[in-house]
Amino acid sequence: MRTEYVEAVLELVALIPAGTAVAYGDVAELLGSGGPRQVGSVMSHHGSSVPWWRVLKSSGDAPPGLEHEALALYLQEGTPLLGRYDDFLRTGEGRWRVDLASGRWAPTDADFDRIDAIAERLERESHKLSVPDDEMTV
DNA sequence: ATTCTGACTTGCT
DNA sequence: AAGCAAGCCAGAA
Repeated sequence: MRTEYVEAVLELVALIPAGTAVAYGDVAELLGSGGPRQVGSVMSHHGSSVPWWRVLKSSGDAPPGLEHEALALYLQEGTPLLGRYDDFLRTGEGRWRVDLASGRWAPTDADFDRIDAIAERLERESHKLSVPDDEMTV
């Protein structure tokens, strides 16, 4: 279903510039909500409408099953890669991954403004949920 | 309420 | 560098 969380994730992913990428966990952190698995879940079900290849495992590995397609896009966008992706292209063998150390998206101040806006909206919406009792003891 | 299941992470061989 | 075990977070059954 299309919850506020899903919307927030998709909006955020849409901000990631070509040639860069972030890990699922990064998205969750920027969003200030959920964890890597939540983001992964959202991408798996609703990712097709956004640049999904710019979100991947913290290791730099492309999402399972989409390696080939992702690689084509990385080469096309000039995303920094590691390993023998040339072998992968020819034989389908060979390990490679995105070099997140150098290719990780570094949001600009303007980006952070947008990110914060998204995070805040999400915060307000999910605010409707009840807070656990043990969290309220001062 | 409990158990299962992931486009996840991290730490330890 | 690669595989594995645990930890983690939420939604679904």
